Parts: sequence; structure tokens; C-alpha cells
Amino acid sequence: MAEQKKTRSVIKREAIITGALAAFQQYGVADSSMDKIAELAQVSKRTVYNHFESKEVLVAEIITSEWEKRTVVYDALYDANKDIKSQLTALVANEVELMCDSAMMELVRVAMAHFLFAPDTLQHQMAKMFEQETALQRWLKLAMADGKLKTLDVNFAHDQIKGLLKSRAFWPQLLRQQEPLTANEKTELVDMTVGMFLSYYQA
Amino acid sequence: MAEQKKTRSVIKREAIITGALAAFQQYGVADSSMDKIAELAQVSKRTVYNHFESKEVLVAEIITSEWEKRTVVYDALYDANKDIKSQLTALVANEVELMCDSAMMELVRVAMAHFLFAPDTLQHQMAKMFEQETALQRWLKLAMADGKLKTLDVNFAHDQIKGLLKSRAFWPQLLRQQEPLTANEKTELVDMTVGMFLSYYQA
DNA sequence: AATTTAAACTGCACTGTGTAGTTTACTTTA
DNA sequence: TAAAGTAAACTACACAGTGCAGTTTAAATT
Repeated sequence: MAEQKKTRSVIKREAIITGALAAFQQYGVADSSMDKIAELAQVSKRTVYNHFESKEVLVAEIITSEWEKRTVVYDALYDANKDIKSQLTALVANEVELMCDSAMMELVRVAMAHFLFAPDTLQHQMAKMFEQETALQRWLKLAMADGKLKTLDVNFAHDQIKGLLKSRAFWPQLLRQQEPLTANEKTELVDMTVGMFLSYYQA
Repeated sequence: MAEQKKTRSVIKREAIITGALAAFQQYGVADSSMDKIAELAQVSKRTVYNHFESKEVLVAEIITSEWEKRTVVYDALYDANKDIKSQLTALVANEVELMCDSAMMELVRVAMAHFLFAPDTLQHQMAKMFEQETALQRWLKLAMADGKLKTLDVNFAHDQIKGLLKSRAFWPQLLRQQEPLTANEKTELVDMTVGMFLSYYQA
């Protein structure tokens, strides 16, 4: 790794981002002043403005870059020789892990609160964050092409799976109405979801 | 109807609520100043404060009262003599109508943005808004007791149905990524949901 | 029908506070 | 020594909330 040669500028920048994220997660974007952010980052306010020309720029940059950092692509492609159920189970388990990740959840919370009433220009930015083909979608297409699933609308089916998962593993936690799922609850959720999906869709 | 005798006070109060709701829906709670609300309501700011002692009180009162107004109870109880599928279809169709309602959606948008980073005390208020047994839950219990459905965790099953519906009819619209569903799309969604649910749970 | 009364509303000036963003004079670091 | 950071004061503004003198409204009284 070439991580030793961090210039002071880079160090400060990272501190700002860390501090801003912490502030956003604790107070939300609207209630995080630039002074608070600078203080949390252990950096002078002027330095914040040297790195980010305005609060809006800082917010946008942090949210999108953190988002990209966290949407890593898990690419287990469809394998015609392996059994459908176990493949789907692995994929779905992966989706659950992604959506349960607490850093991810906090980021979504920040982004949602910030974008819900944002002007159109910012809404587009949010839209881009969401429209991103998942490994699950690719797999569904291939499995269907291979005749292992009933003919189906891939997007519809994908939303069904996501809906089944999120209603238990994501939304209640995002709204802080429910504790994060335990490992057991996760596997149960995955099994039930795959079971229900295949009971309807398996060819 | 005894609606003619509205005192001036009542008229003003209603104007304030209407104005505040309009402001909230357009700008969000945080960016709706009391001046803006008074202006939209065509009422002096002082009058707003005569009716609501602070902004927080105004927000809380409006959100909860509007919520209660909109969560009307549809009570179609389980009927052992009628066929399972048609009963469930009616109930699910009702749920979809409720969650698609644009006034409801706007209210949820306002409430979410407002409560997402609120202190614990306010979070409890939100929690109460959500924990409310639906006709669907009651029906599932009775249908299961009657042996028409496999033994199941009622809450889990309920969340599954809600998840299947919301991932297509609610969340994308809330985030303004998707237009509201057409009538056809709604019935298709209802049919697919009931179909999938029963394919797994019907005894 | 004219007058009185009390409650509610208005408009406006004013206080206090919090915040984005700027500026300045000084210090550190590569 | 030049670029980057620091600390603190400062500007300009928006907002929540208050106080008050004067006006409107509707109903009760004459």
C-alpha cells in the first residue's frame, strides 16, 4: 500500500469528511453547522472552506462519495450447473448483509432526510444513487433465460424480493423502530424469502 | 350537518393548518418559517402564535391529527364461508389504495423528514403512528385460526405482504423516483402479491 | 335598529440567537 | 519561503418568539 505519503492536505480533508459524517449522523444535515463540523474534525473552519467551497458542495460530495464507496459489486453470476435454490440463497443473503450494514443505513438516513425536500436538481442526484443494476437482477435474467424460472418481469420480481427483505431488515431499522436483525433472524428471513419466491416462480 | 356556525377562531385555525401543511409539503418542516406559514395562511403571525404556542407544538399537532384523520379503519372481518383468495384480494387492494393516496404520501414524507433525526421523545411519537393493527393483520389471524393458512408468524406474514406492496407502490413514489401507479398496475400488483402469498401459505 | 362589549385578529417593531461565509493577522510545515 | 493551516472576530441575514396599539367581528343588550 502507498498510504504513508499522505500530504497534510489529504489528512485534513479526511478529517473533515469524518467529522462531517459524524455530525450528519448525529444531528442530520440541516442541524450540522459548519462550526460544529470543523470542531468535530479538529480543524479550523477556514480549512473546511479551503477544501469545500460551500456547505452544499461539502454535503453533496460526501454523500455521493460515501455512497459509491459502499455499493461494491458482488458478482456471483448464474451457474447453470448449480442448483437454483442455493445460488439464490447466497445472492439474497448478500443483499441482506448490504442493507443491514449500519454505516450504509446511517448514510441512507442522512441522504433521505436531505433529499426528501430538495429541489429537482438534487433529486436527480439521488435518483442516480438508486438506479444501479444489482447482481441479483443480472442473475434473475440469466436464470430465466435458462428456463429455470417462469417467464417474469425481471424488475418486478427483483422489487418483490427487495420488498420482502427491506420490510423486515431495512425500513424498521432506518426509522429506529426495530433493532438490527440478529444472524439467526437474517438467515430465517433469507430462507423464507427464497422459499416464497421460488414457490411461485420456479419453473 | 351543523357546519354553518364556524366561529372566526375556527376558520383561522383551519387556515393556519392548511397553510402550514402546504408549506411543509413544499419546503419540508425545517424550511418552513412561521412567517412563511402565516403568509400562506393569510393570517397574521401573531394569530399563529395565539393558536399554537410554538412551532414544535404546531408541527406535532398538525402531523398527528392529519395522520389520525387518514388512518381510517377498514373493517372487513374474516368470513369462513367466502373463499380465501377473494377476501384477501379485497383487503390487499384496500391496503394499496391507502398507501397510494397522495395526501397520505405527502404526510409521510413530511413526517419522515421531520422525525428522522428527532430526539428520542419525538421518535416515540412517530413510533405510535406506525404501531396500529391493520384489518389485514386481524384477518390473517382469523384465517389461520380457521386452518385455511399454514401456521405462520402473523407479523412476519403481514410484513411480507406490506413489503411486496410498498416496494412498488409506496417507496419509489415517496422518493419521487416513480409516478403513482395506474389502476391497472395496482390490480396487477394486488394479484401478483396475493398469488405469491397464497402459493406459499395456503393450507 | 342602534349600541355596547369582549374576544379574536392585525401589523409592526423589536429582542435574541444561530448560522453561512469572510477577513485578518499569525503560525506551521514541507 | 511559499503554501496551507489556525484562531478569532466580524458581517449580514434569517428565524423564533414577544409586546402592544389599534381594528374587526359577532353576538348580547338596549
